[in-house]
Amino acid sequence: MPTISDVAKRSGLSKSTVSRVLNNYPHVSEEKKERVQKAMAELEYTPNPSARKMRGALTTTIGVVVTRIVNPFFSYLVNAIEQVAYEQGYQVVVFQSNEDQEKELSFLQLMQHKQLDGIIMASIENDEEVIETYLAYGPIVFVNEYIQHMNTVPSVRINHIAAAYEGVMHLLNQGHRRIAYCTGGLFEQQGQSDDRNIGYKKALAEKGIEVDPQFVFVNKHTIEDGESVGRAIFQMKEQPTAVFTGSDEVAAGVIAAAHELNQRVPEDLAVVGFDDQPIAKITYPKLTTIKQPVDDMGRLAANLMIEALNGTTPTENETVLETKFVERDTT
Amino acid sequence: MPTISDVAKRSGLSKSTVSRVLNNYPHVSEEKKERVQKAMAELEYTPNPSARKMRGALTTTIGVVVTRIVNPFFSYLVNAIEQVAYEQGYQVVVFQSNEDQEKELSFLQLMQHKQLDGIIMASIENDEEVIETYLAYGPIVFVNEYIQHMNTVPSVRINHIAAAYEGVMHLLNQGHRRIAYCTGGLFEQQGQSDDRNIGYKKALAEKGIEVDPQFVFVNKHTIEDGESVGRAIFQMKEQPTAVFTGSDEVAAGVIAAAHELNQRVPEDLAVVGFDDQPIAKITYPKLTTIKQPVDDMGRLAANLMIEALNGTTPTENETVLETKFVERDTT
DNA sequence: GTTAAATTTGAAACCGATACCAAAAACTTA
DNA sequence: TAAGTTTTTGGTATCGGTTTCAAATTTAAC
Repeated sequence: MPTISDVAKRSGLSKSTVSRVLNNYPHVSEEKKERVQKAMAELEYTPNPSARKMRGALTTTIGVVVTRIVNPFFSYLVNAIEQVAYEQGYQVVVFQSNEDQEKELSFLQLMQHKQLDGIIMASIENDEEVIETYLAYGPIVFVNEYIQHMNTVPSVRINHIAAAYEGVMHLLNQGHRRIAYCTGGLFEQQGQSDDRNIGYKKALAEKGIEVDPQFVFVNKHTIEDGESVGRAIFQMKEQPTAVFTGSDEVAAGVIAAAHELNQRVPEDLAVVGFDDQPIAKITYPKLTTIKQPVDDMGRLAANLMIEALNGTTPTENETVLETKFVERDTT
Repeated sequence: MPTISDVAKRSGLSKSTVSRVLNNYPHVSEEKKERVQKAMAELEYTPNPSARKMRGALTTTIGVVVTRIVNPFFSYLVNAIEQVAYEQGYQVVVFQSNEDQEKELSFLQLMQHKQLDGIIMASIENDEEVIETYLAYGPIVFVNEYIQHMNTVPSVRINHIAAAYEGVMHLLNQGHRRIAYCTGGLFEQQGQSDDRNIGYKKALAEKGIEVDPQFVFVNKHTIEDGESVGRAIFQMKEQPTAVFTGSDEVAAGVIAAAHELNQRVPEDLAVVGFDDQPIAKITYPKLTTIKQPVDDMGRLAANLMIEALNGTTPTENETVLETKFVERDTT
């Protein structure tokens, strides 16, 4: 690999001059500039990023942390972030935390040594205090998840409480009284899923209905999870007549279980999904769900990050995007 | 950020000794070792990766190139690779090429300056000669895709010809004679999809059937693509009675289009998918498809890469894994 | 009790870039 | 034409590690 010294030698100039050409500094005569460029071309020279980072240069690399990339919500989110970043000359590297605190921490640490200029967190495993520590090394942006009352980190999210409330209220208004509930997280806990839990509870409460713990399924993420939830529901003596799920995947699994057990959707069980991913249009019947503006979320988060990297103070500290209830055929 | 010099100062020793402790070199007395470790802990010291790379150290980072991460086949593949790599102490960074040659090239270049130890390519946009150039900078492993007769790069793949042949032959044996065909690539071209094309043509040829260009759909990837293919098929005067698709996504889209147009699957149109992703179990009817051992592919590719990085000559240069025809309800 | 060998330690060079500073060259102005 | 600016260029220190080499110390061997 040729180095800057090789280019200097070949062009008969000094490293300093080559560096100036490389970084488009003023005060380089047109003649020498061309000589340098010629030498660089001939040697197929490319600057060594590690050496640059040593001098504190930006890496133009943004990290994105998600729990699992196989979750379509995250892969679409990453895709949107990547699009914007690429346009602005930034690289994106994706990290899967697998919900592991340690792993997440090791990603945050990459900022310390400028391997990453900034980090967009689409999932949060560590505490507020821990994350705050790393703000010293570069900007952090929350997307999808957030930490309540933490206003040192800009966030892009939806109103999970309202979204869940709307979904459950729709079912209630249709006359359902026994409504099961699936979440990717826990039922009694802080954070995102907590917000959806609140929406669920609030809707039920307004109709004077108590939460039946038997109807609550926690830590459900995948199609398989949804199938097992469906099977569990259909073998209860007193079955729920509807289920509000945490994702389209889980919902699709529930529907598949219904087919298997010869149960009708929505007659025997109404189903509401979450996300409005492409999959929502290929279940049969088509899935009623809550549309998250995943592309907008990704784009906004990326823009917030790039603004922060450019030293602009963020326009908005907390952006809450609208969800949309999409009624199809499962309710 | 504390540096190695800070640790040296605090422990009253030299940088060299600290470096030796850091890298587990022999010939460091137990006493000094402890002093260094104590100082490192107190300062919360972490070594600067850029500085290390400058001296040619490995980065323990593996790059994976895919076309689009939102394609579940790729996200599952990446997931499997990541698992193995993480166990072995390697980081994985994922790149989306979006089928852009330039972009792919810029990833390959990262190896030149040891930003990446090696690259696993799950998609290939550049020519053999170009890729060969980068072998000088680190190992490359092909997975899923490959380049024929290129034995300088180990590859993990399936037999696309046989897989497509088996799927199409299944339809032929059921009596279908007008069989449509979807591919993610082109119909007349080199590479992966070309292999599937060969299998399709071969099966038809054996039954003495000519390819009807009208029945061939190219560059189809998504559920939406599948829906449009379905709509196109159902409005033909002389419709195909079956369709062999390039992915479960496309197949699911075709099935969705059938529902929309009140056509029955498989009675009016039989459908065969490819991949056997989770989505194959939630279409209605459940999708007949060809199972790719995506986890095995990812794991094997990762292991090949790690072997190569450890200097071991690869056990196998070309690993061809078995696919499995999974008959469900759409045929 | 020497001498040889092995272990332990530190000083200094080095990796490849950037940044500061001073010297040289070119250009203004009086 | 001399003095003062401005532009252009190169030398050298620096970032934070690793590596080489030699010196100092300890251990082993005779």
